[in-house]
Amino acid sequence: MLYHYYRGASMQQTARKEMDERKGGRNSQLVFEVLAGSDRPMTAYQLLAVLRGQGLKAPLQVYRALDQLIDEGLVHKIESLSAFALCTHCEAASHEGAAFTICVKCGRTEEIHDTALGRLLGRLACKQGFRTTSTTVELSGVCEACSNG
Amino acid sequence: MLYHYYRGASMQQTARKEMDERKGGRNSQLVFEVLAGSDRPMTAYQLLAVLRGQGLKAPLQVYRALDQLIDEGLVHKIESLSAFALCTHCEAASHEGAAFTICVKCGRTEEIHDTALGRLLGRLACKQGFRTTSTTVELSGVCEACSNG
DNA sequence: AACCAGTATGTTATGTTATTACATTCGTCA
DNA sequence: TGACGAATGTAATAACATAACATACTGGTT
Repeated sequence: MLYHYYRGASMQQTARKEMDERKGGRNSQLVFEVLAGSDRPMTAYQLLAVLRGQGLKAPLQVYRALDQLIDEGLVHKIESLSAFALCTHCEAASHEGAAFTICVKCGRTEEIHDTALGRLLGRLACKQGFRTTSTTVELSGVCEACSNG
Repeated sequence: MLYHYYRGASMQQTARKEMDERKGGRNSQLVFEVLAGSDRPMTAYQLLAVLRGQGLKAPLQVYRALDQLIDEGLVHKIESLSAFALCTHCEAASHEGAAFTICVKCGRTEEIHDTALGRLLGRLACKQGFRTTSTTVELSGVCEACSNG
């Protein structure tokens, strides 16, 4: 089931630029390209299904590639979907303040970057002496297009 | 593997009060009690392992109980752990503005409730015409106790 | 009581997501 | 060359979640 692969060919320019210049492994490149050609997040197994054509055979190859891309800040995991999406704010120094809207109708996500959010979460953590290393902010609901349609 | 069951017997009073008065099914009661006796979130299968002693046999029994408790607002799912924790802010009218800190060392979580956070997320969603139905805010890092220890 | 419809629960099987463990290859540097 | 560590390949399995169907309990109606 490839779902909606290639339906949204628009490329996230910032991540694309990063990727052209990077020297990651072949599998990371492949995973990146597939995510870039998708208009919504994909699960590791959806990626694998597509990439069997390019010789990939096992989930671990995909998970390792995703780990690398996440480490490099090129990909985000959407926890509530167990799925992965390109980062659309790669120019940002950090990913603090990153958030996602997730439409339960169409499955599309949008990444938001808001410095006030980053600061607020930082303050809240600080209040209880917590040292944050990563944040997950996900809003489930209905996107504008699906509300109107 | 029961992990840390019963190590933290302190009960979240607000949720406890709600539970004493509710008329849910037996399985929901059991799941609630086990979560109440745990000092950290538990996965569905950890709950099942404990509850086999009370006659539960299948994951679905636990998942259904959890779904009910979540619907009632007594339990939260921690997405990034695939685990479940009692709500410690049951008195709050809504769960907008709820957030969790998750210590990667000790596995404990703390629930935070902050109205400014709820408002900010509402504004961010609004900006892109998104109608939010539920929010997930999770901070991974190191808690104060583990930082000092 | 007998019946029915609707809801909740039990049980088996299966689907989906993620990792462990170990083998192999590849690059680098003495 | 050979020794080392890092990256990659492969198989097996663990961990998380749901589908599909059976059974039992509920309250209302005749």
